[in-house]
Amino acid sequence: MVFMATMKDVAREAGVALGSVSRVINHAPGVKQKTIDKVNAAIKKLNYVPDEYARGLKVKSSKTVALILPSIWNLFFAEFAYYVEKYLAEKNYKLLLCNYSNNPKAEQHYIKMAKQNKIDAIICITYDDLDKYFYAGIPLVSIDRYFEQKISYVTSENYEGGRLAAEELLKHGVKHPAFIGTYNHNPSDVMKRHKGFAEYLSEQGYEFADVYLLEPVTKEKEETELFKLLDKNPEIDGIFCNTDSLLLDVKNWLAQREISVPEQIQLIGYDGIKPDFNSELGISTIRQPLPEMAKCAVEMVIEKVEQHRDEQRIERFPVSYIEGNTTKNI
Amino acid sequence: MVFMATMKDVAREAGVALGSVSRVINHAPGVKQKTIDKVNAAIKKLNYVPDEYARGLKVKSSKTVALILPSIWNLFFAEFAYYVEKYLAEKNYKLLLCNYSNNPKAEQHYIKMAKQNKIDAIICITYDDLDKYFYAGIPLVSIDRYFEQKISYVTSENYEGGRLAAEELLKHGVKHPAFIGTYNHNPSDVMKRHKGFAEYLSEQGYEFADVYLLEPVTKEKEETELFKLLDKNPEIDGIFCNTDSLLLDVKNWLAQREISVPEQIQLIGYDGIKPDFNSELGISTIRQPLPEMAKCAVEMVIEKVEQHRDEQRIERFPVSYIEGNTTKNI
DNA sequence: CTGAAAGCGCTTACAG
DNA sequence: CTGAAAGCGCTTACAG
Repeated sequence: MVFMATMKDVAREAGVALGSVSRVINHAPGVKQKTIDKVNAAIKKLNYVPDEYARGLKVKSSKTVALILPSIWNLFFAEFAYYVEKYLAEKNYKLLLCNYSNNPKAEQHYIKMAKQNKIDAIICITYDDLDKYFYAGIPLVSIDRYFEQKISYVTSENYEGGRLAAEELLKHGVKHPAFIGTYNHNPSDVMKRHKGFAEYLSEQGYEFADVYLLEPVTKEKEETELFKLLDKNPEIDGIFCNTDSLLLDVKNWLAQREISVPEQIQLIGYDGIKPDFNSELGISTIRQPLPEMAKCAVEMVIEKVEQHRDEQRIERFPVSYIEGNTTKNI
Repeated sequence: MVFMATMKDVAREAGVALGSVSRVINHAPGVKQKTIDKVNAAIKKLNYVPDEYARGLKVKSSKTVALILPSIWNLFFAEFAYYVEKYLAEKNYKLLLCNYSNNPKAEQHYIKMAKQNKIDAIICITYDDLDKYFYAGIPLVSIDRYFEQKISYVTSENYEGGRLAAEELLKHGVKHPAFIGTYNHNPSDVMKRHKGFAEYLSEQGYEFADVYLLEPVTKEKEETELFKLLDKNPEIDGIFCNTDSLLLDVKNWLAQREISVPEQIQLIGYDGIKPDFNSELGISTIRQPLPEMAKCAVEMVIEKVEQHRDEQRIERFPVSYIEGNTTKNI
């Protein structure tokens, strides 16, 4: 490692005391301009960078937030993480990445890690119990979750999204709609997709076939259940998939049985995942405004950290329908 | 924040000196078993977790590696990052995520951040100049890169992969192959895909149409060039795309012009991206063994950190062809 | 407005 | 084998 100047070196070079250097670095009020200039000159000359670990030890903060999610290997989470890192960086925070599903005893592990590393806050997407993080006293913002406890979260208009999916399916000529998706033991805002879908159809006088499975569930199970449903209801001509990931799987399963999409069965997903900034997967889906949601999550969490606000805050973002090639042209 | 016991509390509780607590925590040799037991009991009782920042200040290490890449929002990078985090966690290292393309003056920024935060090492995927990281004295492992300097990297058998793509295209009945892709100013191992592709075809007595563009390049440019090529060579019936991301775009562009894949034009990509553990995108591609590559990168980088090895090491992993629906059944 | 000093929670020679 | 002590590089009352 190369020589690294310390604050002491800067103080000596500038001919001032240690405290003054610290004050100019932290933009403390009431420092003479001349002192500021001397210190800044010395900093430049010595190529000084403050040591975050020494600072962290003193002020008990690390300027980092942990992003805890099932797996970064997922386009929805990856896009979200991309924007979270972006907005955190703008606020001078760092992002520690934690893949939840990597870790056998994850909760334990990450709580310990958070304490150990002075993690300032957590942004987290998980459908397990989060009480422990909460009780550990670390500010936390969740995605999509609905809690008994007063945890803040950001989510999309899941109910409206469900309705929209139903509406679009009908608009595209579907006569026998179906739903496929999973849900968790803990109540989650995501469940409203199902509710909105069901209610819209019922209002329009439609019935629908339903595969709604409790997690944890394997892909094999999902596939089996889907085909059971299809065998029982061969007239099905449109399916709303809970998430785009699931839509991708459903599309593959149907292809294996040589059922063509969208000719025989039309598909609408939820999330609006994209492989890149301006690339498209080409699927029909209900898009969540991920950049805005990430920005909001970052703002909420930083507000909690810096202003010690701990009321529950819930932000819900509007969704929109994106036409792709898994529905028919109309 | 909840009360947090310090090492001093543990020492008092256990009735030993501070140093002894430190020794048992760090598994220093030559501590009496009885002392170990007393200390461990106190740790348990007080629910003590060591403070990484105090430790880091002392030993000048943070047990974290920065992963620097263009953007986590990309299935190839996301899968890679997933495994990197996994293997780092197993070795008790943490992952700081840095999206390169977020940041205007990224190099500057991340070097400063690395120094500031005692980053132990960097794993990095970038096609810009890395000299600066290197000169900053921080151990670094790169992906895919070929450097003048002695930087270690892991990559796949790009040359063989290029040959394999050509071979598979011909095997699937393609008579008029083409290539599309981009390259960077700095030499990179990735360029061998093009070379392997070209050489195999030439050996087999084939010509091929070529769109090989120097980065930075926009998607619009890629699309325009592709259609220029197709207009000039309407007989093209198979294209090797440099990366799977590009294949996805090409597929969309062809669809817009109502050129059917694989009936009119067959497509083979490179990378083997998947949306999830056991999901598939269904494209035909040359798969890189990402989990193994990530594991190797982690091992290389930790070896550099812990054993202060700084020789250049290059690891090259074999690739395989995956049959999808962008090539014809044979 | 700025010095001098204490202290954050660890690790690690140095004695013994 | 283990105490006592110095010190890592900062921040922040406290004087002046």
